[in-house]
Amino acid sequence: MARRAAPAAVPPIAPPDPVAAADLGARLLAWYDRDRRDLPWRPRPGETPDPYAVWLSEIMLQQTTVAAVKPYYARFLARWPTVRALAAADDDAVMTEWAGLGYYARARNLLKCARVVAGEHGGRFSTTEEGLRALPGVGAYTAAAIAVICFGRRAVVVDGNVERVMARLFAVEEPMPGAKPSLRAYADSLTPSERCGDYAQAVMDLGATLCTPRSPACGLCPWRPDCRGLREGVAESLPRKVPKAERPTRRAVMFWIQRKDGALLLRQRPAKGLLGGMMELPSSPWEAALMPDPAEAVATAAPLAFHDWHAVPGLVAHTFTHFHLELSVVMARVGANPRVRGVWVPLDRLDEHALPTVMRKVIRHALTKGFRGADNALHPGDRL
DNA sequence: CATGCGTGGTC
DNA sequence: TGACCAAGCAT
Repeated sequence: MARRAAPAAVPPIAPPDPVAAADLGARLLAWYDRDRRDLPWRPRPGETPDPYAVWLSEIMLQQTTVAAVKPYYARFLARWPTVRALAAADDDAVMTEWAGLGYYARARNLLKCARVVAGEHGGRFSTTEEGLRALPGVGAYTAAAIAVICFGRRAVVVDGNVERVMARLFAVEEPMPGAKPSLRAYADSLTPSERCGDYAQAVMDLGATLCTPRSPACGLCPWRPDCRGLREGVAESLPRKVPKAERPTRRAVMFWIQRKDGALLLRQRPAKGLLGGMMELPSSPWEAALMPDPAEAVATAAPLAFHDWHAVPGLVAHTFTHFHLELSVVMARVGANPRVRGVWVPLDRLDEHALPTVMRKVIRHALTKGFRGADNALHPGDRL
C-alpha cells in the first residue's frame, strides 16, 4: 500500500459542485439508514435527542473509543440523569466515577460546564454553536456536534474521522496538521442543510467503521466511485502525519504505606496537570533518569521516615501520551496514628476513591507481589 | 500554535 | 510486542 513519492505540487482538487455534493450526501445517508449503528446516546429515528445525554457522550468520546465509553456513559446517566443532578454532584464523586477513562481534565470541565448550564442558563444548553462553544470543555467539534445533532442547525462537524475521510476522498497529500483548513473546507462543501444531524453522524460512522485508519473497507464504501485517494492508490496512507517524537521514560519509587489497621496512605494530586485532582500513592519525583536507588528515594522523598521498608520485586510499567513510566514499589507498615498529609483508606474501600489506572496497576502489583517477611528487607544500596 | 493530556484495543 | 491510534480541548 505504501506509495511514498508524493506527486510534485499537485494542486488541490476543487470541492464538488452542489449537485455532486448532494449526490454524495444522498448516498451516504442511504448507507447510514441501512447500516445505522445502535449506540446508547443515539436517538432512534424520530426521537428527539436529549442535549444533556448528547453532550455527556460527546465529552466522553473525545479521543476515546466507543467501547471504552459505553459503561461509563451508562453509569453517569443512571447516577446523574439530568444536568441539574450532575451540577449538584460532589467533585470527588464525579472524579471517582470517571476514574479509568483518562484525560481527567474532561471530568473537571464536565462538572464546571454542568454548573454553568444549571446555574446560569436555567438548566438548558444553548442551541447555537457559538453559545455551546463558550462552555468549559466544549471546543469546535463538540459545539458543532451538539448544535447539529440536537438542534438541527447546519454545522460543519470535523473530528478525526471526518478529516481522514476528506483526506482520502480528495487525496489531500499535505501532512497534518497543516491540512486541517483544507479538510474543513472540503467537509463544509459536502455538509447539507437537510438531515444535517444524520449526515454528521453518518460521515463520522463512515470513518469509524469503513474508512478506518488501517485496512479500510473500501469495497463497502458508498463513496468508493468518487474516492480520489482510492483511485490513486494512496487512500490507506492518508492523512499523512509527521512522525511523533520518541517518548522518554520516566522512573520513580512508589511508597506503599500501610497503617496498623491496614489502611493505605493516599494523597490527592494537584488540581491541574497530569492526573489532575486524582488520588495517588506518594512517590519520589517522576524523572527521566535511571530508577532511583530505593533507599535514597526513601530518605529524600518518603512522607515518613523509618527503617522497615520492603522492596516489592519487579516493576510497574505504564505509558502516558507523552512518556513511559516505570515504577518500583517499596512497602512499610507504620504505627496507629502517624502524622502525615493524606488520607488513610481501607483496602476494601479503594473503589470509593478516584484512582487512575496507573495507580490501580501499582496497587495490584503490591498486593500480588509484595512480600511481608524479612526476606526482602531493604538495605542501603539495594537495587530493585 | 505546539504541546500536554490517559487508556485500552489492534496488528 | 511495541507502536500506533480514538467522536479534542486548553493553554
